[in-house]
Amino acid sequence: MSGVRSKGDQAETAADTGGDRRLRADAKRSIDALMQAAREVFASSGVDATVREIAERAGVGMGTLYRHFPQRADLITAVLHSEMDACSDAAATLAAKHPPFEALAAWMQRYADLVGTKRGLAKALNSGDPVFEGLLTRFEERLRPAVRPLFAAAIVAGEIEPDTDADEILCAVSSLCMSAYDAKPEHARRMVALFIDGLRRPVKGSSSH
Amino acid sequence: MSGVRSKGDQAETAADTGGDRRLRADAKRSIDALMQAAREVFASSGVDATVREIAERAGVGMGTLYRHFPQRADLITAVLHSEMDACSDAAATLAAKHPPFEALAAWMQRYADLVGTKRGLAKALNSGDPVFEGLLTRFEERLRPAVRPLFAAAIVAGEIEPDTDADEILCAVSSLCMSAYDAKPEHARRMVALFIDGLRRPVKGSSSH
DNA sequence: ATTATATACGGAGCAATGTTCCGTTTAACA
DNA sequence: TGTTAAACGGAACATTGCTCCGTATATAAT
Repeated sequence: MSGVRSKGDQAETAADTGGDRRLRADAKRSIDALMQAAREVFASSGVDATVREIAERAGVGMGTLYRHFPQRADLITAVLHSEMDACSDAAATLAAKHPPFEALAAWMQRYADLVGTKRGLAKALNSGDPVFEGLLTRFEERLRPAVRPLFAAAIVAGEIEPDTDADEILCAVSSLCMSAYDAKPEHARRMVALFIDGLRRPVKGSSSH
Repeated sequence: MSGVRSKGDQAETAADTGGDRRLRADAKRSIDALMQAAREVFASSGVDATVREIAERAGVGMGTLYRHFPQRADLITAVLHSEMDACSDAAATLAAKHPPFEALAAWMQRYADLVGTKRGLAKALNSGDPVFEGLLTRFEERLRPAVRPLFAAAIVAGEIEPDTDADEILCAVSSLCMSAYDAKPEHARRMVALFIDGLRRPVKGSSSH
């Protein structure tokens, strides 16, 4: 009955500080290794993977793991946050490298992958543990602003219908993956591609077909 | 990694046999004690209660517990089934003892209690464990037929609107309790009472205000 | 009533897992 | 180079679901 665990405690939770708060070099190395290992292990074995497996894969001891992530759940949220950030950042990168529609389509695939992965995690997230509260909300809040420009650009370029609702698409894609990604990632990706392609509008002048 | 656990296995799961399959007297006593204890413990400590706590409260050893309920989950489902049955049976009992509308209202309170309790359990149920699959469906399938007569009687007696949709009401009441019951059972019960009372139609002849 | 035996009981013990403790190592800085 | 606070590793602890097996007993045939 260790019931008395207040929401935030104080124990740092490593990766949330931004990562550069006067960390000793070896500490940073450990944290990076742990998060990478966790990402991989969660992806392959699901969220029920044991802390030992993660520590071993990261090549660190239990003490090190718990020094940076006082609770198992902290590792999970840290990984999620990091993947959310990566996915958000990808929007800008893709927008810079590709034509509007291609950027949008590519980002949607990335989003699909994220949701698919997250779904693997989500099971444990929804387990009622208050540690995870607000994660999903933040999930949406962080991503939504990141995509908007992609849609805007595609609309301005006249490549998709002007009244396309970004939120609606996001929602559709995520629910598309939610159910299907686990069993057949390939299938899910194809569905998403198909779906996104359906948004496309023939650029003026070139009559396809 | 005992991953290979097929759906039904064969291990009896005690209470599902109806309870009278040539059980030795002490066995029946143990099963009853265990289910009662589980009911109480789940109600007070939630579904995360340990098997030890249940065994102790029931006054039996671990071996006995596992003899009748090969898995922890079996105890949970057994308790749920039993409570579903009790709630269903209550419909007929109440119908026999009270005027149509009162019977309906009383049963709804009972249903509210069940859902409230079940919600405490539901958290674990939704944890993805396939052992629990179909429990919720059976939940609805068992209850729905039980209520229908209550509504029918109340309609025939002219005490509620004839076009009242039983399923809709059931659904409304359960969602009413889902969210509120945990924190304030009293509040939930009052809400349900209010809601059900809203169905009432003045009996012909007596103009109430 | 006695006895035989299939059935049930109890609880110590096992294995897995999250978490803590503490002696040892090392990066950082004077 | 020496000092020291920070970080490391991993054995050990606590909890939990579950198993094993020696003991007790309800049941029924004699």
